[in-house]
Amino acid sequence: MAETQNGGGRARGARRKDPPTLRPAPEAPIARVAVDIPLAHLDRPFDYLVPERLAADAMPGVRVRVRFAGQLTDGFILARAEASEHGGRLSWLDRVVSPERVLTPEIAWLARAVADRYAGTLADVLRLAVPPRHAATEAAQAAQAAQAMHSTRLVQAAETGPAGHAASPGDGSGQSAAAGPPGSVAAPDPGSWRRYPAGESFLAAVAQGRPVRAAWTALPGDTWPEEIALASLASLSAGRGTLIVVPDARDLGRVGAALDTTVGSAHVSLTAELGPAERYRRWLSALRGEVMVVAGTRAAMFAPVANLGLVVLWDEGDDLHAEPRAPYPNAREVLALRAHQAKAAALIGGFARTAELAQLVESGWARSLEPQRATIRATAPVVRAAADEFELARDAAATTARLPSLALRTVRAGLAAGGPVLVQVPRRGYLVAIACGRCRARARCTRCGGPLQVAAAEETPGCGWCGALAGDWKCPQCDFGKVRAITIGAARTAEELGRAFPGVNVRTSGGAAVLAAVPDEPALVIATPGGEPLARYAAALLLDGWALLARPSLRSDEEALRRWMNAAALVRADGAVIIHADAAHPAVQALIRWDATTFSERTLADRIALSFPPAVRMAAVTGEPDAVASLLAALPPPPPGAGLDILGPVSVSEDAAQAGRPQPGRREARGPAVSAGSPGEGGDRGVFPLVAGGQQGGRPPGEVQRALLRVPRAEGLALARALHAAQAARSARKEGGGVRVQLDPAELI
DNA sequence: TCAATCCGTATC
DNA sequence: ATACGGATTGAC
Repeated sequence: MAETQNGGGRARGARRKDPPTLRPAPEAPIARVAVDIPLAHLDRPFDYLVPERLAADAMPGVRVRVRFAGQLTDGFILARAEASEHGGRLSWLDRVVSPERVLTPEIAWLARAVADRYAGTLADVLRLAVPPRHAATEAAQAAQAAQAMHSTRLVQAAETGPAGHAASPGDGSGQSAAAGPPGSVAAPDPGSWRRYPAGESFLAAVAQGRPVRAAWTALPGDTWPEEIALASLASLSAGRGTLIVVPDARDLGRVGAALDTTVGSAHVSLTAELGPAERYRRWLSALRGEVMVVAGTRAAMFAPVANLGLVVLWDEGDDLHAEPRAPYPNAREVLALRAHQAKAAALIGGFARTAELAQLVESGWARSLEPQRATIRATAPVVRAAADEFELARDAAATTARLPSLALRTVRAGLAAGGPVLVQVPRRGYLVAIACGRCRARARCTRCGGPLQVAAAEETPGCGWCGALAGDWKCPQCDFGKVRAITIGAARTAEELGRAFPGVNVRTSGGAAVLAAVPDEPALVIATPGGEPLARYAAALLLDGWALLARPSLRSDEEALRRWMNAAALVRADGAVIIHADAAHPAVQALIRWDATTFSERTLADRIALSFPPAVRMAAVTGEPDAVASLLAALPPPPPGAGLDILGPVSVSEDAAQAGRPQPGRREARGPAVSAGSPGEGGDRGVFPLVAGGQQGGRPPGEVQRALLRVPRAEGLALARALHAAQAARSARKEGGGVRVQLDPAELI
């Protein structure tokens, strides 16, 4: 040890820049540092000497700068120690960036667990978990906290009762008042939780600080934000914090409003839209325990919450809960890990339910928290298929017409009842897909093979991928020059309905222009899934349901049901919902019966029969053929009986390869993409651009292959470990070529 | 025999 | 990435 410090260092010390006066800290002179290097073979802590002058600031959790392989690099101190295991010479800590201990032990543990679970590196997860520092905000907050110690603390505490009022509505942006001392909040009245048989006991358990875990199937309507807020208050009454994750900014607004009236200024909302300063300010107020309830979109799943007692995930099936950056963790998994570790309660659900959540129930990890049939009948609107047997007897065209007679009658009745009528259309745009008017071959771009579309009435068809116009299109099969519509988008639907109901206000919502809400008056509201404005709708039409069901995805059924339920839940209990899809389809039946729970159990049974997730654990390895092959070759041999199954590699479809193209600069995308209404933009989501080792743009995408690795659930961690080892071997050998390793890939087909 | 250069490997 | 050590090469 002595040899490695000033003694042996002196001769070479002259050559190094280390001033000879540098002395190690008298206590625990070793700092164990997680260095911000995303290479798999460097995914472990490195030891540094703490110079005396940094001894006080270099505490576990602080950001530091260290010299690593000759370069100054960012890192976090994980721990201080008396001695190092490292045989060689140690470098000195260069700088403590800020004494703020931003990486709490809980989050450090969580980040490690997430990295292990997803075959990723700690550095990658820490970049998702700890927001970039904003120095000015940190300083201002520190000054304010110091002042609060003297003057405002009592005042703020007094303002912070259950009935406390936030400084500004919808965001809890108030000057971060403290939560009252533990126990100062009374356990809440169960309120609308009484409508669930297990609701009161769940709330009581949370109020007692017991780690109950519920798979929640929420009743339709707009009470769910309140119910989440009540659960937060129950947790608060146990002196514990709550973390709430919702898919998008609109849902966050609703939860924020409910929290404003329920827990008052003891909460903050976190979204990417806030901007770095405000975001960091709120994040710090959670870190410092000034607020006990944190609500946010996906990135908030890593937020430090003091004395975490409850995690909540709303609309657990939304694909916005899947982080698109490596190692691609899903909020459901992360929150489940967190609840487990923190011995916190969990409330995971939505109107619909995924097979993954059904699996958590089946394994005994969570208990189902669902309403009784009678309550559902009293709360949910009546749902009918546009072409059910009664309607077929009446309207022969019910199956073929896009707006069959029942749909039009329902719209008319809804408008007459005085409320807005919601029309859900899966795709935005005008004519999203067109075909030859004679032979019905799909019309494609002659330049790139992309789908031809029509952007607005009377416009020339253009390519949906490359934008080339196709004014003189002729069918390559039969030389016919006219096209017909295959898939009609929201814009054209609005036009058609406007003609069918002259004089009625028609509004559209979706894509980049999402309406937050519409008033309670007659209007037609055309929306893409996920972009439905809040309202008390008198009726809803769910058009082109077949298109959702026909998506080439393992999850198409469950995703269709989720989108329908999310729209239908906005309809008044005495309203009507018409679903335009095959009435015999199980997902349509589940909507008509309003029974997502049974449907999720059935989906899980199907997946078990097929050996698909979540019955098994899968990993996808995607990239250039050579890179995929070399990664597979680098896999350590599985122990006998591990049950590893390698499918492929096979070439990824050209659609998938194409879909990755029009997305430049993905590395720059900071924070969670809360792009409003993004679930609406068509069936080909879930395909991602490949990491091309730091190259940007211009390079034509070569062939892309994918292999799937499948193991029994119990072997999931072993699979992740093996994939991590294979990546470590590759990165140590500096083998280039982008390979993406993704556990539980969202899209398997 | 020694310096210049190459290559592989560790990065504290 | 860069920096270092050991091996290799080539000139004296």
